Amino acid sequence: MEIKKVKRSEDYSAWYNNLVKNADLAEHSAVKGCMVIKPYGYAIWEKMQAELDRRFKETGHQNAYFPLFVPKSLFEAEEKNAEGFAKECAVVTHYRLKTDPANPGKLMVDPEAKLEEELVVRPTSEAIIWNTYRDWIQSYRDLPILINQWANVVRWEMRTRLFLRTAEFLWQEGHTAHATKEEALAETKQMLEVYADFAENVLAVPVIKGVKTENERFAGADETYCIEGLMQDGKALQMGTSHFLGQNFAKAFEVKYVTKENKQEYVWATSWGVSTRLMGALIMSHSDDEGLVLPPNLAPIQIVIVPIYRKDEEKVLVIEKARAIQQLLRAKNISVKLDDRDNMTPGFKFAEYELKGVPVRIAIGPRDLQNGTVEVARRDTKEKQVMSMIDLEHKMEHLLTQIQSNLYQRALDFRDEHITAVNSWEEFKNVLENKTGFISAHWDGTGETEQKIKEETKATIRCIPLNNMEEKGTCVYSGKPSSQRVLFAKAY
RNA sequence: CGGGGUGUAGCGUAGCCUGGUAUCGCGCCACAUUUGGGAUGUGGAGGUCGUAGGUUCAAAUCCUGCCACCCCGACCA
Repeated sequence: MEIKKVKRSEDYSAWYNNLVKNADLAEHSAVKGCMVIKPYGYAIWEKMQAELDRRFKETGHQNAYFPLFVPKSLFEAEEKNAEGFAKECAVVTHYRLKTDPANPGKLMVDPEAKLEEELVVRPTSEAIIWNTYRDWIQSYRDLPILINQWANVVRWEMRTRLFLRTAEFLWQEGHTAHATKEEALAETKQMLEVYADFAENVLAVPVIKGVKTENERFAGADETYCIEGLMQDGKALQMGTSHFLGQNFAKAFEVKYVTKENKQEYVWATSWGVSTRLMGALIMSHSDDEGLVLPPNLAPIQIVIVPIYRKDEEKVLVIEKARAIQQLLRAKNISVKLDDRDNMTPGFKFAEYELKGVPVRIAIGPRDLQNGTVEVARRDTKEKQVMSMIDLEHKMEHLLTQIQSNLYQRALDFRDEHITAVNSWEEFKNVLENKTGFISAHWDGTGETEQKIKEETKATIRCIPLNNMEEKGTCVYSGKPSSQRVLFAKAY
């Protein structure tokens, strides 16, 4: 395959698209707006799933599965939710095709097979799930319900981008039911912490935890908490949301429980999700002109061993040693690939594994056999060093840890350098255009101001950070009084 | 939905203006020499030129319709 190289600094969007294709993560499919996730990309997603799933279970959740289709009458029950998603829903109206009498060999929708009630392909599952929870909940003893589902959802977007916004995407959605508001709120915040921990410690992407403004809130939620990341091009990316749904869905679906005191009460709800969009976050946080850069905690291959040899007898010895190293590292639970393909030169392989983001490469040749060494190259810094084979497994364990934290630190430094406090509208526009990143500014708290800023600059309020300090000031746009700064940015 | 673009071998492309049966690179197959940063040589295989129609002796090329996808905007996770 010939690799078309696009520099990150020249055309970020083209660089991103090329990287996704060249690193073999995903490609466009025959269906508009839908992607094929290729095995290497899917392997990374599976590692994300495994890490998240473990955390969900550790916090008491169970997995279940609900239908892809939502009858329209259920979908419209919670009005705000329905309205918010209405314009991007795929709808099933028929259940059968038939051969087209006018067009031999072609099929047509059978007009006889019209559904009595249309089925909405879920853009999110609150409706079908809360309709089910009604039957599951009678008493306070049935609460809480702590369920997560791994699923695909469809949102018919006008414009799509691989991983960041596709018409169909994979995600997990947690849906919990609680007896009290306090408990539901605690759940909402707990899951936000789970997401933040995952983003920072697994993806090595620093995030800001915050609350959305009313304009940006999930349709049907009383409060939306989020984690926001900053990509290398200075644009923000919403990486996960955790919603406090209040009693909105309980009321829409008549989900009540009996308290200890024998009183009927509506149930309190949360929902929370992250999607394959995280793949986009991963790519846009660490990768470079040579290709993908993966944090060791997510890399399907953590270390690749490339053998080097000339003659057959060298090959035998080198491969033998390489296998021994592989065993040694595997015993330490490191995922190691030995690339013994004979029809590629080492140089080709080096480039290929860089493109695929493998964190560490070990090259071993006859010279190393003589000296008892290997050449170790790290993807994040592109440093190479020859090191002794003695205690190699511990050195590699340590190196992987180091790479993980270096990637995080690098992303954190970048992010922190790109949070700029501004106090005037001129400054606001200037920073947004020239420096990019997050802008910390006073805001008068009104949706109108937020809307106007968006229209004039395309920047939105990403969140009101959770650890925000009270600070008196005046709104950067309207000049009205404000009690705290919020974070603005252009976003994906 | 507006604007722009593309559709030619597995991938990336030339040819289209000015019509004559398709160019080049990568990849693929075989053999040999190679292998410490994207190897080299020799030989080979691979094409309904997106689709339907029209003009013409002749269409990848001109005309008309259709389809698909991509990019930029508005919308959105």
